[in-house]
Amino acid sequence: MSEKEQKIFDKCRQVAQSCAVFNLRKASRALTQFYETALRPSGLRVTQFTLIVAVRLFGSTTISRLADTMVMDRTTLTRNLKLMEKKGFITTIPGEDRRERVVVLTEPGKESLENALPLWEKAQREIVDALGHRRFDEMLANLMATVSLVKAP
Amino acid sequence: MSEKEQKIFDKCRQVAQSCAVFNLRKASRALTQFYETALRPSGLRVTQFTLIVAVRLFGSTTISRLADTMVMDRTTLTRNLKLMEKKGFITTIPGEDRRERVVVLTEPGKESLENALPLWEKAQREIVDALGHRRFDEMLANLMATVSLVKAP
DNA sequence: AATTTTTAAGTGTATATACACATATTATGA
DNA sequence: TCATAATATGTGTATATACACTTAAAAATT
Repeated sequence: MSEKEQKIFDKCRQVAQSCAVFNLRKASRALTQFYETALRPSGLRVTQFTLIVAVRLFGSTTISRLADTMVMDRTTLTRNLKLMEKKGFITTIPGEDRRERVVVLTEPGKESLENALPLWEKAQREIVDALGHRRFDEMLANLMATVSLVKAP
Repeated sequence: MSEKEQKIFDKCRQVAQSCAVFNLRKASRALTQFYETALRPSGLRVTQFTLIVAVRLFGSTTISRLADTMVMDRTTLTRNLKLMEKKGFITTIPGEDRRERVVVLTEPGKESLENALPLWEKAQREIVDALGHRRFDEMLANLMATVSLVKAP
């Protein structure tokens, strides 16, 4: 290997070992699969579960506000909600401001949430126990810091 | 709110505040956008960049092995590679074992990697500096622990 | 050697994600 | 008030992701 090629190879090692987005995405894939499996009996996907939770917490809210909360592109949210509407978990109604659409949980949506919560708790407990509470809280804090850091500007 | 509804509401708060997959996916979305923007001039998407890095490190390798390394579903990798082949970054050739396909970097692929590396370095430095080295390393370790934890079984 | 099992990869389908652009409605300013 | 700017949302397109199922080839078993 030439000196230049060696340099590039070393940089690649650095990427694999320390790249934030590489490791974060990898962990995201792994953990998503774990929670997807856990939530499957409820009929909710991870994304749908978290969206329902968010709507339950904030109450009926507009798409843009929900997207901002989820740190999700607005158009991504539109597509996700469309699917959830088709499945009957939510509906959207026009707001007072006629440009807005307000997201509302349906009864089936609330029921699915109720079914999913114990499944989530079990999965969550497994992860927390395996990682250790201290480590888990540490990671959570770091993830939140990362989000606000990138979201800030 | 009934007592039961209050209980569900409290659980939802718990999910928002502490759910591993919720916070991990949120951070993943945020950080992905940051790195996508940084890498854009190179013509590589984040996924493509990390895949090229992996192939550069491991040398030509099969799809299954690469998928395992990336903690990525094999069929996901197939689709990602198809795209990268169309764009000319890689090719695949049959292995000695005729069931296997071996992934090989092309010259344009290597060039794109070379262009992307300084862009990655800049983005990475920004994140590490903003989070602080100690915090960053801590997060990295925790992410890796999470991956091996979920991957183990 | 022939049959069965295992392994490597691809396809059909569904969901998740976001950028560029278009449309409709509200707010602002001349 | 009317024209313009700002805001909220939707659509077209491209990429990322994985499950269920299929196909082809190698390995194991009888």
